[in-house]
Amino acid sequence: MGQGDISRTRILDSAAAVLRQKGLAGAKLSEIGMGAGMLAPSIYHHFPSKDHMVEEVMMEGIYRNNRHIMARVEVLGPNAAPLVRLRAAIVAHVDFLLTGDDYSSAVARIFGDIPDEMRKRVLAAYSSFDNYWRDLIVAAQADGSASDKFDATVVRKFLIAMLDSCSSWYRPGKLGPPQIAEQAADLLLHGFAGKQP
Amino acid sequence: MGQGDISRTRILDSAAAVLRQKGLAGAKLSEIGMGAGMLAPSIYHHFPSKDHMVEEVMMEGIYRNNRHIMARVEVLGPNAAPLVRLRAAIVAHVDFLLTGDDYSSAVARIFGDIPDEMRKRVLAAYSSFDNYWRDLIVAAQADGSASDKFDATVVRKFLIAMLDSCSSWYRPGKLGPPQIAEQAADLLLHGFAGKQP
DNA sequence: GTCTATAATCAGATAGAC
DNA sequence: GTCTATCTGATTATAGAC
Repeated sequence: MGQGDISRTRILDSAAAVLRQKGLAGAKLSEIGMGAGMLAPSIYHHFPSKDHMVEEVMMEGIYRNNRHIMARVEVLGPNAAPLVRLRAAIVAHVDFLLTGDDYSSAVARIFGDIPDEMRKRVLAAYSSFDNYWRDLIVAAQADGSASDKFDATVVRKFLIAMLDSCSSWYRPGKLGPPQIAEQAADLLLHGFAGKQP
Repeated sequence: MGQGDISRTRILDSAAAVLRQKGLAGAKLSEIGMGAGMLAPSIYHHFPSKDHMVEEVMMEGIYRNNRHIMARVEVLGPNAAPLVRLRAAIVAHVDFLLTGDDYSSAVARIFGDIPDEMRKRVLAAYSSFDNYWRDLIVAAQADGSASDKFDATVVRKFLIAMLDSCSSWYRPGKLGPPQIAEQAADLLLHGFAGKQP
């Protein structure tokens, strides 16, 4: 990155924060500019349109989330059990959302509202992420440690939707991000009715 | 209902369908009117504003979903085990969303985007629904059939987010609504790693 | 690189004929 | 009860000064 990218980054940071909180239609350029210390028209010196800016937030959010989760899984080493890897991914995902990454939370929030053309491109970038989850799920089934009566796609959709939701309802309280993350993993892997130690 | 309510109902039906598919900002009065066989301004003969109309869709969606789930749980009789009741609620919720109720799907879709004032009122109507889920969850824990290491509120949030998501990703295929509903119940109650018969 | 205008667009809402 | 025509307001986007 060059030296002229500081305000550009400030705009993206502000956009991610506003998009996360207000959604796509609710994110006004004036508010995004305000958060970056400038007025709305100045944004156009750095981005050709709101859509271009939003798309960059989406791509960055996917990239960050992807990288964070993979790092937390791969640190376990190549011989870790599939279920252990899957649990690490679940915990990492929740933890990342709740520890305040605006970009990945913005992705979860506005994904359903972006224009079709943009969605195609975002979806393409998202596919590697999606495949990573699919592999974690399928590996656990192949390994015999997870029931193969579940459809892997259905599990993935339910799992991601459940995890993504937490940034919209979580408020700091008696349970912190690590506890929420553990509950998510226990719930998904062993179930509400399960009796674990 | 009086006899003049037919077009009013057609408008609400159309609004629910468009809101479900396009979200709040994407739902134009022109498209909603089109679906009801009239042009946009004619809607104002039946509703004072778009917000009033949207709010009525939300309330109706909550009411329908609530009634449907309660009916499917209460038919089990007062002596059914808490876990059986909870499972019935989960299955009923997914089934209802996927079998095509536009109103309840619209609620799940646009809830995060409605204005604050409206959300307060919608949330008040939603509370009885929320309490019903909470009671199902707490009863299973009190009964000993579900682990009390879970925070009941966290479980409820995760559970509802997971179930609500299905209307956004489900497409008819080899798995129908009943199968998806069963997988949701198995996943939530026994977990992905659980070995059930 | 940011500002002060200002244009262009679009959707919600209103007025009044039929 | 629905239409055509129009108004209003908000928001994205542009022009051009500094």
